[in-house]
Order: sequence, then C-alpha cells, then structure tokens
Amino acid sequence: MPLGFTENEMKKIDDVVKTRRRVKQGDLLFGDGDIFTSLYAIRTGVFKTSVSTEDGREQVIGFQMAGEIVGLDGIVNDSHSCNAVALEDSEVCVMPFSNIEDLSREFPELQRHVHKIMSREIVRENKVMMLLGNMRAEERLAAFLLNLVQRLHARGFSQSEIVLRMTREEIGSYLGMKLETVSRTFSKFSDEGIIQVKQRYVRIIQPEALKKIFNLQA
Amino acid sequence: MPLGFTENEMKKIDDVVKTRRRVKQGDLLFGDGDIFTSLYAIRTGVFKTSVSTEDGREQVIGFQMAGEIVGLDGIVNDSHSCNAVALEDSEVCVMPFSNIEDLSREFPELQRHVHKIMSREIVRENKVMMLLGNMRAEERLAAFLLNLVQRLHARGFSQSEIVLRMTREEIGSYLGMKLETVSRTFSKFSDEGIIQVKQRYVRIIQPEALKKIFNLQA
DNA sequence: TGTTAGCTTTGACACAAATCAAACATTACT
DNA sequence: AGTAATGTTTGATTTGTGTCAAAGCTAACA
Repeated sequence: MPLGFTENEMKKIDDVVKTRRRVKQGDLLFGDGDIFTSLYAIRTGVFKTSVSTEDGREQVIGFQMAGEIVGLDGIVNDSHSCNAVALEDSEVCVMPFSNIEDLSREFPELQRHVHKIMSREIVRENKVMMLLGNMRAEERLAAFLLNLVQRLHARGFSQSEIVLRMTREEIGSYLGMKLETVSRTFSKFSDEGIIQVKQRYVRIIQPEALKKIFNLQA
Repeated sequence: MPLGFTENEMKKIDDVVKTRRRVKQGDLLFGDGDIFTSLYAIRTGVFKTSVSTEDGREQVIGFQMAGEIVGLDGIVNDSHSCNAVALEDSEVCVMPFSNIEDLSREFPELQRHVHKIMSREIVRENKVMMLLGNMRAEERLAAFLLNLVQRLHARGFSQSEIVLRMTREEIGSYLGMKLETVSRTFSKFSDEGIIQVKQRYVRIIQPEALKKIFNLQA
C-alpha cells in the first residue's frame, strides 16, 4: 500500500482491510455469476482464476499469490465472470469495493494505486496473449517458470526452487497446451540439464538457458 | 458517458474531452515506451493495439472502434507498453489522465464509470485468452466475426455486412493463427454457404451456423 | 498397512495448422 | 493508364502438438 498518510488517514484505510476470510484448498473464493461486492487481497496461499465454456472446458486465466488482488472482473457488471479457487489453504482480506471507491475519492494516492492495480492486470494479460498467440510449447513453459520464480523470489523465496501448487493440467490450461505436452516439456528441459523435476518440485539449474528459450523465439 | 449531472458539472466534464486529435491511416496514436499522459476515446475510425517481441513478432491485442477507450496499459508505469495504430483515418478525444483522476474524485458516477471501463477490458481479455488457449481455427474466426458484427450493429451498421479494416495477417495475429489459415477458414465458411467473402467485404448469411461453430466447441 | 484415487510420465499414432511456394487480385503511385 | 507494391488465395508438404493408451508414482484414507 502507498505511503504518505497521516495516522488518522491510515486508520481509515486500515478499516477497509480489516475483514479476513479463510479459504480451504479447493474451495471457491468467488464463482462465475456471483454478485460482486469486494476485491480480495491475498494474504497467504495461492489461487487460480479461470473461465469455463458451456461444454465444460476450463481456461485458467492466472495464478495469484500473496499481495496480489483478485476480483477486478466483477466491477463491470456487478457480478463476477470468472472463478477463483484456492490451490492451498489461504487467507484473503475482503475489501468492499464501495469502501475503496469512497476512500479513493478522499485520498488521491489511494486512487492512483487502484488505477495502477487494474492497469497492471491489463498489461499482464497482454503478455499472456502474446504467449498464447505466438509462442511454442517450450517458450511458454520457460516463460511460466521464469515468471513464477521471479514472483516467488520477490516474496523472499528461493531464486531456483519451486514447489508447484498446481497440476500439470492447470499449467497446461493456463499455457494453452495439454497436460501431456506440459509433462513432456518438463522432461525435455530436465534431460537437457536446464531444470530438475520431481513431480511438483522444480529446481532451476540454468536460468539463462530458460531465458534464452524464452527470448530466442523461432 | 454517465448521466445525472448538473449543467455546471457537465461543463467540467466536457472540458476534459475537448482536445481532439486526428490520426491518419497507418499512423501511431501512441507506441510502446511512449510516456503516458492521456487516455483516448475513439470518435471515428478503427485502431489496432499490439505488442511486439524483440525478434519482431507482433501480437495484436485488440481492434478498437468508435466509443471505445485506448491507453489503459500506460497507467501502471506511466509509459505505454503497446502500440496503437489507426487502421483508417481516425479521430480521438485526448483525455489527460490527471484531469480524469481529479474529476472522478469530485463525481462518484464518473469514478464508477472509469472503473467499469478498466474492468470491462480485463473481462474482454479473459475471453480472448479462452479463445487463444482452447479453441480451434474455425471457432476463433467464428467468434471474431460474431463479435465484430455485434459491435458494428450496436453502432448502427448492418447486422450482416462487414468491411474489414484489417488484413488477414492482422486477424491471424489477433487470433493466434497464420494468415493462410485465416484465408482458408474464410474460404471454408464461404464454401459451406455460411458467409460470402470478397477480399475485405464479408456478408454473414447464416449467423446461427457461426454461433453453432462457436458454441459447439470440440 | 494395504488399497484406492488422483496425478504424472512415456509411447505410438493422428491430425490441425504451419511452412513453403506460386499465382492472382487490388490498391497506390508515377 | 501502366507499373510496382501489397495483400489474398490456393496447393503440396511438413511438423508440433493433440489424442489414445498404459504403466508408474504419490498421497490419502480405511
């Protein structure tokens, strides 16, 4: 959250964020069609967000972790248009959106902050579209792994070790490929000595090799 | 724009929107790396927005037409992260973002409106991700055509006739396929009597057939 | 502690879309 | 009006990823 507030102002802002909610692994934080009331700031845990077609196919839209905001999709129509599911036992701050709007009218810094969060999500999705539209399986998985370690490292975790919270199928859905292709690509990177893989555990041995795969797009 | 303002209020809001800018076909409204100052409301014409990789591959992010807003990507980092190019001679309203922020603090209706515009863009991109991640060439093109006529119809144009403002290559970039595949898929729909195609001119003969292709996802 | 259910890996084969190539149509320019 | 540049269509072939299938691994539960 942005700085530069008086004690009294901070108190008001803290009030928006005081309600907590625990979400067990596999449970829905909100679902497609639910009435929109609040944004959620993830305190601990990991979520996936996804949309589904009538015939039951799922597209994972993103994986969100501590400090990230989910629920922005609900603002347009006052109802959510995607599902947010906890991939492990998690906790979120419930932030009623009307409170956020009231306070951002009072505090320009907060207003700016909210705008940046939404814009950041738009830019993120632009990059995913590039991934899905232009890249091959290896490039997609390399980009995915690099993005993941980078975010984990920013949160104080290892630069090289990941314990995946999602299945091969969920990774595949996010990256627009089948679970078998995800598995094969993991095995290929492993054979080449770029990573070590054991089920959900991944260790990045040669990050430069991943970056090269990601940049050196055919 | 939202209603329910006094004459005086309307005047203030009008002031934000008073600067116009003409953009010739093929010219850049803004480019990746440009400093962000303003959002742009399209008055006339059509734009494409796109991102590019170092090696020069382009991913079209969207096609925007009258009444739609471009530039939201610039808010996060105070600089744009995509390109907006006019596909025909166009005119936009230049809306300095700091003015928008000032006024939305004054007028809750405007604030809400701005939030909805950003959320709508997020939801739109979610749907494109579904398209790119889960659908086959025919489904993608069917979805594209249906979306296009729907938006044109909402602006008073025909429900069945389209004059495409973009090349096969640009359509392909948007839909994650090669221009040859776009062309072949057009030909296939044409052979099946679903549409008539002559270069940039497309007439939709059986909209239900397109909807069926779009929904009846393998 | 054995059993089941869920996830992952690997193999063989099929297929949708990419690639390469050439001809054709249209538009812009001199 | 003629010519060049750009965009489009269509064909032949290749290829990356999907599909189908089976076996292996892991974790949860009775």
